Amino acid sequence: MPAQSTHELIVEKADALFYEGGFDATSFADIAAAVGISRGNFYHHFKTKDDILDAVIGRRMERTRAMLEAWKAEGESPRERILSFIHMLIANRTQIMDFGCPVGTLCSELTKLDHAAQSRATEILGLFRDWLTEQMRALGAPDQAETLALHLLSWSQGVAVMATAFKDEAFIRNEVAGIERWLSSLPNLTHST
Amino acid sequence: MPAQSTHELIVEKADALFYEGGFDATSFADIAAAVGISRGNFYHHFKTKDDILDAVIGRRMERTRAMLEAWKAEGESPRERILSFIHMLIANRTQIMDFGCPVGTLCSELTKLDHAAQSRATEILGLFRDWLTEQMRALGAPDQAETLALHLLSWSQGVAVMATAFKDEAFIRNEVAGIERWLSSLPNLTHST
DNA sequence: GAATAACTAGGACAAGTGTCCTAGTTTCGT
DNA sequence: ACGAAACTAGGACACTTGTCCTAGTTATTC
Repeated sequence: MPAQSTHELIVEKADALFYEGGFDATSFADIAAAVGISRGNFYHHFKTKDDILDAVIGRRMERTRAMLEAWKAEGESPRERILSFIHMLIANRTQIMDFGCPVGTLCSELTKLDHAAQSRATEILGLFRDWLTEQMRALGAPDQAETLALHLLSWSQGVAVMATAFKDEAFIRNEVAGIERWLSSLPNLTHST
Repeated sequence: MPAQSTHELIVEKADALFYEGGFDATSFADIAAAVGISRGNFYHHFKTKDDILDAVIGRRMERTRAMLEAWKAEGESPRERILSFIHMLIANRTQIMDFGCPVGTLCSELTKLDHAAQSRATEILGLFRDWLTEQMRALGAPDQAETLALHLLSWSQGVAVMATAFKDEAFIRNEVAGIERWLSSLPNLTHST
């Protein structure tokens, strides 16, 4: 692995800081301190703060795409692949209880700030939606696939918000168990109605 | 109705601005402009910005309590009362698509800011949780009442986040219909297992 | 009606913001 | 080895931030 470029390091540190403290509340000074460079030097790498946000969103999209691809390779069946998505809530439970879902909270913040990048941030959620739709379709529910995908995505967003508010790990585990039961019952639901 | 005091007017305007633009991004100048008073005059009414936040949270708690009480008086059965909660998503759909859930987004923001008032904001969610728990208990599910209440609250939070991100009114209506079906199926679930 | 309190506008204050410039230093292609 | 490009630190810039002071005005109380 080659030495990380300053450019990449800035995006990486900004990514973490935006997640932990929010985009608006994170200043150039914060990022510069985290990277270990001078504040003025920033201009050479990024003209504006929005450029950093763009880069961070791009990084998140790329990593999300890679993660979804990996789940495709690992999971034997669509059901197992969907379980990989669900288990993110368990694997990242500590961070979720501290800072919420990285994607959901960013979308919410950018919406309130009326920021132009809001649509790009939503595209990350769109990646999950489309991937889950694909898996649902493979599961044998072609007509309701997107509806089911949006429902599952919504479910996980709700769990993240509640977990952040109440700092309740048992709640996360309980809801994840509920999602798993729901997933198991899906074929039945497909046949009914 | 007596003329609204300046104090109350400040809290009211700050409440709306915090909801629409977020707490951190809303400045004293913004609130002063909305109220129509000078910026410096603020100090006489509120010593710090955190004091305004405290007042706003207090106002929201009071109004939430009143709303929940009203739903108790209006709804004949616990099921109808829970439906009042659910239909908030429909009634406030426009604002939710623009700014999300007032409570959920505030909790998320204050958590990221590591703000001392985060626990007080969570108390508002706690009001909903306790009220829903009470209704669930009355519905005939005493042992799982709080679990069901948290699940419903989580569900609505997820819908709010997704609706904000995708600006999709059809999704809201679809999920609300799903919640209604879930609510109808509840007694059966109580008897099983 | 005088004294006290409540309220107001305007501005000062230091600190922090995003942005941008200048002047050096290092690295790299040739 | 040399010129160009990449990179760096430090600081200036205009502006906004939350906070606080002063000096007036209005309202209330006895």
